[in-house]
Order: sequence, then structure tokens, then C-alpha cells
Amino acid sequence: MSASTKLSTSVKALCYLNNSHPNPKSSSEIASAIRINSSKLRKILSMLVKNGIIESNAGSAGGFKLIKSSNEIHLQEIYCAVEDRKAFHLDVRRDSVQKNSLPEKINNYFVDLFTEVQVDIEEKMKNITLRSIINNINGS
Amino acid sequence: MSASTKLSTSVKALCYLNNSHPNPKSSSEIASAIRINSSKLRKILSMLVKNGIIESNAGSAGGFKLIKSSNEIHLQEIYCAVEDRKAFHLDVRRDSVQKNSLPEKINNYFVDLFTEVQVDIEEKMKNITLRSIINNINGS
DNA sequence: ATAAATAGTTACACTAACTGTAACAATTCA
DNA sequence: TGAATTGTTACAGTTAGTGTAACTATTTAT
Repeated sequence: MSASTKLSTSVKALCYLNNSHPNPKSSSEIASAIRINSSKLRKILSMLVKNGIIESNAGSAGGFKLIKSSNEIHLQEIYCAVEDRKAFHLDVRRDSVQKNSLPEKINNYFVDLFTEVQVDIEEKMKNITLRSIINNINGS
Repeated sequence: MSASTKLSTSVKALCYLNNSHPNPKSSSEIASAIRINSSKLRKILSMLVKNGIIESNAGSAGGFKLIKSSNEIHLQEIYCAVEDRKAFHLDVRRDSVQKNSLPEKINNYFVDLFTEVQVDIEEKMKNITLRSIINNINGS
């Protein structure tokens, strides 16, 4: 699952949890609301739990709920919680490239450039809160 | 082949062509210099030909050569020539999403956001020329 | 204590995408 | 005509992504 898909899935689930706060919701309820397999959703939500964005409780009357206000949750922290590879990454074949050769120098150039771009993207995401997304999609 | 890999492959080939300008170079010579299969390289270079960055000639003494000065070639135009999907794209499952539902609204939100990011990246690339890359990797 | 409900994790078959390479067709020039 | 070259297609092999199920661990209610 790509980082961008996990990001949008996470936001869908967080919006759903925000609407029903503070009642916890089970993975199967959230999953059917946002049209995703509940097992896959649990995998994603477990990452948000580990990063302190939501909390989970097993057992009956358990489930997931927000542990932060929606204007304290930033897109960048959601992204960092669920990503496994950077969105704008470079596929570099590092093997069979000679030291100090043109290919190696250009590989290094692009690694630096894409790191810069990645920082820019994350800066942008830091300025977007769950609340601002909810306001945006509700047209205010 | 990802857009980023094609981009760095293109830049490697263009640097090589810039060094030997105005002598045309065959795909097999370029390919062995930058360590890539020549058939795959021809696929990438043919896109640069279509976009007016280099020219190609078949036959003996044929090959590829630059038709622009290195400070007139921008990273953004190389990127646009070789990409088939945007670097920072969203994998949205548009099917089985109800009209005006929460999932649909959030999908649309992310499509807009990622388009914005894509524009930012391309703006950044417009300010980078082949010449500036060559200067950069030669440490000036 | 037992059962039910739930999160968390692992496993797996299926599909789609990517990779590397070769082969072929088209073009140019000697 | 033949050699060199680009441009394109094809294809097997590999890797990555998808969807789903099944299992374990934990909690709560009875």
C-alpha cells in the first residue's frame, strides 16, 4: 500500500473518529464506513496508535478513539506514522557504480535534491491539521 | 521504471552528451558509460527526442546529440518528457465510493493537495538547468 | 471461569507493476 | 546491398502491492 493511500485512509478513519468522539469505534465499523478491509485498516491504525495519535482498547466496548484534538493533529505526523518509503523517493541502483564516476555523482545529486523536496513536502504538511481538512471538505 | 529513475538516467545521458558535444554518440556507447541496458536507454532517449531536447539519427555515424545549450535545458522539461505518472501521486480507489460521502470528499481533497505539491516540485525543477547540475557535481 | 468482542499480527494466494533482455522493424549512409 | 543505428514490441522473471483469512493476545461482561 503506497504512502499516499495509507495517508488518505488514515485521514478518513480519523475524520470518522472525530465525528463520533469520544465514543470508541471498532475496526469493522470504521472499515465499512470508509470501504476498506478491516484487517488492513487495523494494520494502519496500529501505526497511529504507536505514534500517539489514537488509542486502542481490546475487548467488548473497545475500539479506537482520538487522544488529541483535531487541531493538534497534523498531516505530517500522520504521514510519518504510516509511511514506509518516502513519497518522492529515488530508486537508485547503487551497485555496479564506480566511485567518483559520473553516474555516482549524479545519483548523489538526486538523492540530495529529492531529500530537499521531501523536506518541503513535510513542511507543507505540518501546516495542515485534521481540523482544517474537516473544515475544508465541509466547505467553510 | 519510476519517473525518478528515468529522470536521473536522462540527466546522466545528457551530461555525457554535453561532454562530447557536438559529436553524436550511439545508445550503446552512452549505455555502457552510464551502466544501463542500451535498449532501455533508447526508450528513454526517444522521449527526449520527441520533446525537442536532443536529436537522433539512424545509420552509421548516427546517434544522439544535444540540440540546446546546457543552460537552456531545465530539469522540469526533462521530467515532463520522461514521466508517465506523477512523482507524488495519489492511488485513489474511485470505484465503490458513494457520491458526496466522506471517503469521496477526502479523496478529492488529496487529489487537490497532491496536485499542488506536484506544481511546487515542478516549479523547483524549472529553476534547475543541466548546466547548474554539471557545475554542482564538478564542485563549483 | 467462560465466552464474546476486540486489537494486533502473520500468512498466503492473486494480481499488477517493474526489470532486464532480446528480437524485430525502420532508417540512414557508404 | 550491407552495415550501423534508432525506434518499438515482446516476453519471461522478479518484485511489489492487494485482498482476505486466520491466528494470538487482551479486555470486558456475565
